[in-house]
Amino acid sequence: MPKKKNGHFSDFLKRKSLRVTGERLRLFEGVSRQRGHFNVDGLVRRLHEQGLRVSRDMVYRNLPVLLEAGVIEQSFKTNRDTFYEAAARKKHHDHLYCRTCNRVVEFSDPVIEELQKKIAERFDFKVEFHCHQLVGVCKKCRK
Amino acid sequence: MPKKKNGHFSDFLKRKSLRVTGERLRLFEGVSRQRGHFNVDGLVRRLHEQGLRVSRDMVYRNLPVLLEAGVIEQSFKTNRDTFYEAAARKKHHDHLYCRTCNRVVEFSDPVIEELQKKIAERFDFKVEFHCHQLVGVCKKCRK
DNA sequence: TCCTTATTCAGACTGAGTCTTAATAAGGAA
DNA sequence: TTCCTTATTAAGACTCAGTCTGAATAAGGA
Ligand SMILES: [Mn+2]
Ligand SMILES: [Mn+2]
Ligand SMILES: [Zn+2]
Ligand SMILES: [Zn+2]
Repeated sequence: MPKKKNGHFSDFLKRKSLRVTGERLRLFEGVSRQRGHFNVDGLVRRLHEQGLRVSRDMVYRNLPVLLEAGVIEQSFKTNRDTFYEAAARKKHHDHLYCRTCNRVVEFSDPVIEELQKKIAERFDFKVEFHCHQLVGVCKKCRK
Repeated sequence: MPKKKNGHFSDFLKRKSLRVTGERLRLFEGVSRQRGHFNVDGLVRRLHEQGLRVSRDMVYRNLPVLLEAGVIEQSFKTNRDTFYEAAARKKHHDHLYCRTCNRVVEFSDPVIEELQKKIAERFDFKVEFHCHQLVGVCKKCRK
């Protein structure tokens, strides 16, 4: 029998003395499938459409778990929402956010990432995640 | 008669064809006085304590104006609130945020700022502000 | 001084995120 | 396997940051 895709997540839960529930495994699989950026309500809607029964509250309660397990990453925040994305699909990156059309452009810069690490070390700060977003108006919207 | 402190702000409003109202000038002066980080409700409360009558809604409506005029900067976001600070008092910087004790540490890195500019240029993106925060647990809270 | 219209105020509204409570089920002990 | 403890779940109420509406006010040009 091949190792299940949720094996790592299951192990993570056990290591943290969290219960390995069917709900959590289903959520893990549902979330891992998602492409692109999503907020919680959007995620719940998509999962329902895909025939997966999860409650809004259950997702909120398990966000810290998914984040710490590295299943999802926080992407960016608008005035209203926090957006996430599945982490397995692509490597870490940050965001340019157009406040006019709400479109998002991704960038990644290893030098910035390295400098961030140094800063955290200098202040003896254990960074769990960072949010680096440049907000403004994109090329198209300035025309 | 000496030039008023609000001269620059007043000019800014005229340049933008926005009306120079007593409310706006009072808000400008009230905000400029503030030290440290504040969210909107906290700001309104502080201003009321200082005898300045401003409505919550009026502050929200004028946030974009104060931001664009460079009177305030967005500092960081928590799950609930957006925090700002008066920009005149100190030069631009970014933040480390401890999610345990809610304390904030400031850092600034000219190399990162420069790299950000390059990234924005590469995508032909007009950046109005950026939010760069490292979230985690501070030294004290890990003891 | 008058008129147009941006701005203000009060208060209602929206919805992301949290909390409460009772029902359920994971997982350890026997 | 069976039982027991307790973490987890679902439903839905709740909080409050941020937005919107409509009537009253005042900036500023004619
Ligand atoms: Mn992304
Ligand atoms: Mn600061
Ligand atoms: Zn755009
Ligand atoms: Zn701390």
